[in-house]
Amino acid sequence: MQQSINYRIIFHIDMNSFYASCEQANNKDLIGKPVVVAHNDVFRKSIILTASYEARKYGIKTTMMVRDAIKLCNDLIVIEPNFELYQHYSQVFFDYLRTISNKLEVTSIDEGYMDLTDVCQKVNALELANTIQQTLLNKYQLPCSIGIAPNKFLAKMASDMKKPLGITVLRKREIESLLWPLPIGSMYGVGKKTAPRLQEIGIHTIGDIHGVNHDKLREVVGKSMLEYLLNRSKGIDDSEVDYYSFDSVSSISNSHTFDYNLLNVKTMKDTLKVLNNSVSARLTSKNLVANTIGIQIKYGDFKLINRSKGLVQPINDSLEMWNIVEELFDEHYDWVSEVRLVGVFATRLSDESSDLKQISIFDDFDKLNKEEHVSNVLNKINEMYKNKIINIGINNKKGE
DNA sequence: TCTGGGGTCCTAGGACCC
DNA sequence: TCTGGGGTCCTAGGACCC
Repeated sequence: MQQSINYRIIFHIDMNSFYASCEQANNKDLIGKPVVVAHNDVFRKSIILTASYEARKYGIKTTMMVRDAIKLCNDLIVIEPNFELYQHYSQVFFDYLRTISNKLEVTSIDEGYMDLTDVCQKVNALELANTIQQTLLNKYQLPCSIGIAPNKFLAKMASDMKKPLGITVLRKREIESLLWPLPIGSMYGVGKKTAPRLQEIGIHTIGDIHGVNHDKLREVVGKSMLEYLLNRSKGIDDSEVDYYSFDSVSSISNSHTFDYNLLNVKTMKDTLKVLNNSVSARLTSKNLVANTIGIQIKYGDFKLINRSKGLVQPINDSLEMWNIVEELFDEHYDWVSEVRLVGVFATRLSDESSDLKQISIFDDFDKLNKEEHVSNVLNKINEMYKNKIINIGINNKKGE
């Protein structure tokens, strides 16, 4: 869209081993020690959510099983996750960043982009990055890595280059020397499935993308991924730092993996009910209603199915939601296979107040003549605008 | 390395409408 | 009336990210 941008200065700020750092910040006795955050579950082989850098020195990584990690490090400290604590520190972190600039896009609990083009007219970018990093470390005991580049993709790649406590500048002219030698799997957007397929056609590094026939590449990854790979590998990314993105959620879900694979339908349904109540409560607390309600079932063989139902009237009430969840389960569970996980999700979310008003437009239709009706509708639309309701669909049953 | 939980975005196919 | 093509909406599944 924005072709006129000459250059921008984008920071990507990424907290280092965030959950473990929060635990260390919260309890000084843990500083300098090998700490991992994981559900300490005796029955199921629990996996590590985050490992401190001290733990990583032993070869311990995220998603490794706790059992295996303890074999690598006898003194390993395993801490039960405390998401409220992480949310708290996340807030502290982003509140601090907003004192630098409000052009902040929060992309997850522990990372975000900032467009600091304006700020860096007065301050040197590298010095600013240094200040941010030192402040977060000294004031809050939170280490981070920062990438500085002319766009989001390069900033993200840059912040990954040096961890922990790195500051990396990636300029356009350094793309060939710094970006191209990296393995293709380390490219943001290329994951476990795509990387091997690219390697099969001779793409092992990001730079290799250009040596390969584009038609062949399109066959392997499809049209839009082809475009993505070609652009990003050349360092092209015009997407803007979207500082409203975190206000809008597009789905809410909760799922649970059982200690053992189950055949007991009552347990499955009891669990679904708990998850359903949680999703309902989260919707309600955000004043959101869902236009689609769905369930997930993961079978013992890891086959995952999603089944959902679109609604005429959006809801967030737990009882109404439960009726749909149970109906979907009864209809789609195969009734013979073991189940590993069940989940409930709500998508196509909208604002509660806007939906209450949307249905009221044609209420008085029969009682009014055409002129009255038109003025009635206009008044209601006006009212909606005043209430900042932006998604308006106008349709009567005949499509008039 | 026998594999959690919360999200986002993209695509393919079917239904439906004109 | 047995037959085209395009657009849009919905559902299911897949890939990716932290």
